[in-house]
Amino acid sequence: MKSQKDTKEGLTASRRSYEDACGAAHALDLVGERWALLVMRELMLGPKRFSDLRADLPGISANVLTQRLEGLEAAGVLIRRKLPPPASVHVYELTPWGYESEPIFQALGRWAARSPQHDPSLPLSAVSLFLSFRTMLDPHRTEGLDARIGFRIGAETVLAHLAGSRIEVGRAALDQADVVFTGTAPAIAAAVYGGQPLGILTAQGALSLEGDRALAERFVTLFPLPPKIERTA
Amino acid sequence: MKSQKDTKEGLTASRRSYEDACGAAHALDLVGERWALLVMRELMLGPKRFSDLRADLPGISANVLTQRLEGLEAAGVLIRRKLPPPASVHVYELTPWGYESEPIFQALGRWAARSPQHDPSLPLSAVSLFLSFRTMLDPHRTEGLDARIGFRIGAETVLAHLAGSRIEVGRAALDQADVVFTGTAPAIAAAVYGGQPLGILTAQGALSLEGDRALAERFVTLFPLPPKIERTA
DNA sequence: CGGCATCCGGGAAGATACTG
DNA sequence: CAGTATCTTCCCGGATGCCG
Repeated sequence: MKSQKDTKEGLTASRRSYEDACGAAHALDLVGERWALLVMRELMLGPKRFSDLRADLPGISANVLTQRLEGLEAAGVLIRRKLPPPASVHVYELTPWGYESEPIFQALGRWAARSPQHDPSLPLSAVSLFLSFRTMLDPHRTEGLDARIGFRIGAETVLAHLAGSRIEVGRAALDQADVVFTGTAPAIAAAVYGGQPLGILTAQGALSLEGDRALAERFVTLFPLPPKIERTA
Repeated sequence: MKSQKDTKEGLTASRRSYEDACGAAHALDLVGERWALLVMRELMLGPKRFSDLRADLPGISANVLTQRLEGLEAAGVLIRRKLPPPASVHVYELTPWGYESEPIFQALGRWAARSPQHDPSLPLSAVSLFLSFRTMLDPHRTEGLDARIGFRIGAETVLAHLAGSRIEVGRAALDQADVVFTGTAPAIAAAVYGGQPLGILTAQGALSLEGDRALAERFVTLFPLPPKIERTA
């Protein structure tokens, strides 16, 4: 039985499957293993390198990350690609279908936000923060708003464009930003979700502003959290 | 260290966590273990007994089911309850918050439906079938429709009420049904999603109709599948 | 240095048998 | 019927080491 390595011809036939025609069950066959969805989450704003993924997913080990990347590539969720010269490094990038998985993260996040056990003081990656903006924006609160909010988190710059009760978020230069937040992802999250006053030194590190401060003050009110569930005694 | 069983005071503190403030990550801490989401799926149409869950989740073993039920109860997703006499049996029932997880299944199912590897010929539970109706209904195809479709799958009877481009699905008596499908869940799925003609004996078993046959013919056209992704060579 | 293979310990999942 | 006990198998996570 199983005389040789059965991971031979890329078939991955040995992987445990639920053997269930239900779409959700098949999704779990594809991305239900530990870390798989979080790897995808980290790629939702664009390609990343192996070491970036490791850095942004504290706790994942190199061999598990390798396995997940292989599995997700075999599933058609992402591709491994070599950037053209002069960069010439390998990056992992979601396929168009991989990008279509965002509603999964939104549904999971919206649901878990009501959990009484949710601890917002844990570490938070930059990608998580920006995806949460797409998820939690309250369209009713953006009346007549057309603004560009920039974010600088470490070496990464991201622009959020609010217009017509919608928000677009993506990596971009910050030239056109009306206001720019600079700080760590947890510090920005504390301002948006924790009601932490702007420009205060928090335990999550400093948060600084350049530009239209009134716009920043309004921005942090656009993402209301759902009420926690009451204890089911 | 760990002198005694550390699963003592219901804390379950030993469970692996992603230690991530992201809502989706916390959701995976709660329901990311193998089988957890499928157990929840099976309860989405109402409470079930332990042995019903085992029967509807072929492949799960008794001890894993026990662990998941304990974990989900500790998380506040479901409760274990004793039906009043004369039934006096234990059932597991989602909490109101547990029922709110349905968008997760819809997002997972919609996304995985486009997977090239999805095999619709696998076994399918009755609950999966009815949840798929809620997920896949095309509101544009229900113009001027107000109809009650009944389903009899084994001992279970379920009524789907189509009205105003919406569908409600739940366990109910079939007295008011305009048409009733009787058969196995895979047989009904073959008619709705596989384009299998009605009233034909298929490999999935017989499917029989009572009532408004024309309505049944229309019903099976209301749930279009999304196009499969093209191979990313 | 980035990416991946290998080895190992611990723990979760799976199968089977057994008990109240 | 509703689980528990036990055993085996496999996955996860950490460390090390190879190789471009």
